[in-house]
Amino acid sequence: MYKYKVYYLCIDLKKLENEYRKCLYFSANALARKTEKLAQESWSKVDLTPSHAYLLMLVIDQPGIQPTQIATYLHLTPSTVTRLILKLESKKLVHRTMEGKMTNVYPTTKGSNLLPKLHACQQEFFANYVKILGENESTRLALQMVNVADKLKG
Amino acid sequence: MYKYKVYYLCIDLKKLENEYRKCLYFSANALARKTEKLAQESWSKVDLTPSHAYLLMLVIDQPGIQPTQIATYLHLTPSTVTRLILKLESKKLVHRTMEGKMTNVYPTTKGSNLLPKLHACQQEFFANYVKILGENESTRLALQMVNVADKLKG
DNA sequence: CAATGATATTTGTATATACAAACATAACCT
DNA sequence: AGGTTATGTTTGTATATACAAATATCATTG
Repeated sequence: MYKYKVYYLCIDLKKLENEYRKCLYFSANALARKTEKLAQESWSKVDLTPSHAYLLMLVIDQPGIQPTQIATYLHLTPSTVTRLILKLESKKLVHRTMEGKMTNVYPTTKGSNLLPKLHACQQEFFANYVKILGENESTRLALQMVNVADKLKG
Repeated sequence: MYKYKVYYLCIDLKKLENEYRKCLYFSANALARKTEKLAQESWSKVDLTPSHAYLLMLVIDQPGIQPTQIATYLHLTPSTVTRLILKLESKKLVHRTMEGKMTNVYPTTKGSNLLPKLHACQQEFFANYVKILGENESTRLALQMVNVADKLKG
C-alpha cells in the first residue's frame, strides 16, 4: 500500500516537477548547489572553499586590492568579503593594511606560494565539468547565466 | 591618485573578470543569488522565503507527502527540508503526523487558504523576469540549467 | 524469528552569505 | 573652512543550507 502511494505521488509530481524546472529560481539554485559541491571537491586539496580560493587568486593577481573591488568582481557583498578575508588571514594567506578609510589586501608569501596549486585545482574543476558538458557548451552557458544575472541587477 | 589606481585595477581586472564569467561556479552562483533576491521580494508579501513558499505549495498539492519526496523534488537535502517544515509548522501553515518511520506533511486550513496568494506571488515573480528576459528565453535557460545540474549529479 | 542491513527522519554543528547598523574617513559645496 | 553627504569597511545578527551522526523503523535473509 505504501508503494502504491509513492508511485501515485510520482506520477502526479511529474507535472509539478516540470513546472519547477521551468522556474528560474529553482533551476539557478539547483545548478549553483551542484556546481558548488563539484568545486568544493576540487579545492578541498588546498583546504579552501571555492570562494576563499577565488578571493585569494584575485588578491595574488592584484596585490593591494580593496574589499569593495573584490566584492564587485566576485559578485559578493562587502561584508561577505570581510568575512572571507578574516578566514584567509587566520590561515596566514593574506594580510591587510589600513590607510584611512581604505583597506588594502595583500597576499603573504605563503599565499603566493600556493598559486600553482590553486591553478591546478581550478584546472581540475574545469576539466571535471568540461568532461561532462563539453567546452563550448560550458562556456556558452556560463556566459549566458552571468549575462542574465547582470540584466536582473536593476 | 586614488582614482588612477582604481582605474588601473579596472583595466587589469577586465581580463580576469572575463575568466570568471566563463567559470560555471561563478556564473551559477551569481545568477542564483540574483534570482533568489528577486524571488524573495515577490514572496515577502506572504512573509515567506521562496523555499518555504515552494515547499508549502508542494504540500498543498500533495497532502501527506514525505520529507524525502519533498527533498527530491525541491533539490534539497532531507535535513534542510526538516528545518523548513519546522518553520512552516511554527507559523501553523503545515503539520506533521508520524506513522512508523514515515512522516507525513499536511497543510493546515490556514496554509491551504494561502494558496491563491502564493500563486499570485509566483506569477509576479515570473512576470518580473519574463519582462526582462522574454518568456522563451527564460524557460529555455531554466530548463538548460536544470538539465546541466542533473548531468553533474554523478 | 532473530540479526543484519536498508531506509526515513531528525538533531547537532558548521558554513557561507546577506542586511542593517555602526564607524571612520574622504569628498563636496556653500 | 566647516558642515553635510557620500564612500569604504567592519560588526552584530539572522538565515538557508549541508554534512555527519543519532534514532527509529522497516525489510530481508539465514
